[in-house]
Amino acid sequence: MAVTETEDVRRRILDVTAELMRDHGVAGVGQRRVAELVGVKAASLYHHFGSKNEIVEAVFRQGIDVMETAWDGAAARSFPTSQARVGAHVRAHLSALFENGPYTAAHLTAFRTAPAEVRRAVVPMRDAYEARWTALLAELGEAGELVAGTPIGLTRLTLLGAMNATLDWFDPERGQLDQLADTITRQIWQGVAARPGSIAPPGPVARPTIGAVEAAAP
Amino acid sequence: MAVTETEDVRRRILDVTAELMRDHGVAGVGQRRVAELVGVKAASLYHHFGSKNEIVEAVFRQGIDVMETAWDGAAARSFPTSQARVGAHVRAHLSALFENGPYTAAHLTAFRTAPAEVRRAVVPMRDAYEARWTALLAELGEAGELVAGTPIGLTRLTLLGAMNATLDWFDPERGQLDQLADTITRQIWQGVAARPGSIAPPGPVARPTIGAVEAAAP
DNA sequence: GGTCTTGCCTAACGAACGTTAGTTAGTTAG
DNA sequence: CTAACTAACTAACGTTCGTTAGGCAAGACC
Repeated sequence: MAVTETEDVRRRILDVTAELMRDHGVAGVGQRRVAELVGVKAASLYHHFGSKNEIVEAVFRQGIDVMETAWDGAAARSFPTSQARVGAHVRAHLSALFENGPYTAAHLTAFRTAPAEVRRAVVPMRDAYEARWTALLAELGEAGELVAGTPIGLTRLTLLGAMNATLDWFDPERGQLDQLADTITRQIWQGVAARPGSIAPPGPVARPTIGAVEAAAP
Repeated sequence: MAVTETEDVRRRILDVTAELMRDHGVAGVGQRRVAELVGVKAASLYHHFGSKNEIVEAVFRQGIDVMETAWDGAAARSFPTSQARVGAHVRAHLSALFENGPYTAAHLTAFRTAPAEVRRAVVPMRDAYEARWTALLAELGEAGELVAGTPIGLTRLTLLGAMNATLDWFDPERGQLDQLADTITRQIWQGVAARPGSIAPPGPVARPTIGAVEAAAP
């Protein structure tokens, strides 16, 4: 019980910090504010962590952990087509963004606002996750499944950019992540341009919006 | 001369604030820091602006202005194909991000960290810029140039997401924006998947990277 | 039963925060 | 020549920042 409650306070410190980071950036997070939301005094945070930067770094690391766990879930399955395989990883990434706490969202939106020292410590973990995408795309490229002429790195950056942008407008309360993942995958995989003789994709016509747009990014 | 110098200080306050916002979020911008970089004392900022929020809002507005000006430059031209037309607007958007000061970059990265009051005041301008993309895509859709079944809004969000993500990795010192715009446009327009009988796109094979990746986003 | 450890507390430190008041030097207008 | 205005200044307000020192109650261990 005692140990459980201790772990609980520590976890709630991270939860609250991640949420505030996601909405206000690292500098917008105050220790007194965090403590108040956790239900504790500000000085008590230093019983669990050595400094604010340590908390921030822990949030970033957990954000990566969530993404890697989601990735592993998709990688364990097998798929009839490469598009389905990529789609599963897109769905997993979106799951990390919206279905497993604020950590991944906090990482992606607040990383640039963190002190250089914290960023430097976290970069290797970011690179490792990024490398998973690069490896997947390289494998598809070598199998002749990708259009030639574009470096893998740019394909990865475009795909991740399109996915991460959903943080600015997708409302997980109202939206359907499966459908969103399918749409993004199809847009990147097949493109948005009509082709001679092309027909509408199978399945019901998509609804006007997949998730309410709260404040869409230009 | 006197008037020019006054305008200059005001403009430099915005320049410096935009740069700090882009790198540290709104809460990470201190008035004393801004004043120091401008070469003035903190209290003097209040001769030019009524409050910090007023400066922040001015930066956001200018970020939109830069985007709209860039858009107008592309809209004034005519194009042989729809892809070229979209590509010109992509190039214009990237120009706003990298070639016209830190305002657009500051807007896109720091908007979510701003006080709700400031955000509320700026949203209409964001919507107006967004509506230009919506109108362009709707026109293409009505002309049968877009694949059916995906709402225009999602196409816009994916495209803008891919473009705005470049802020996290593209280095304008080393990169070639024309080539980057072409690649992003082609990826979204035609997709990244190889197609039966498809061939590599015309022109020289793209170099391994278009801009050095400083800290690529997962 | 006494000692140690854990988990929180109160109190306070110096620094930085946004902002205001009041002043001064230089320019412009009548 | 004087009055008004401009654009900066110094000094300070009260608040919040991250952080540290030291105390106190409760359970664990010998």
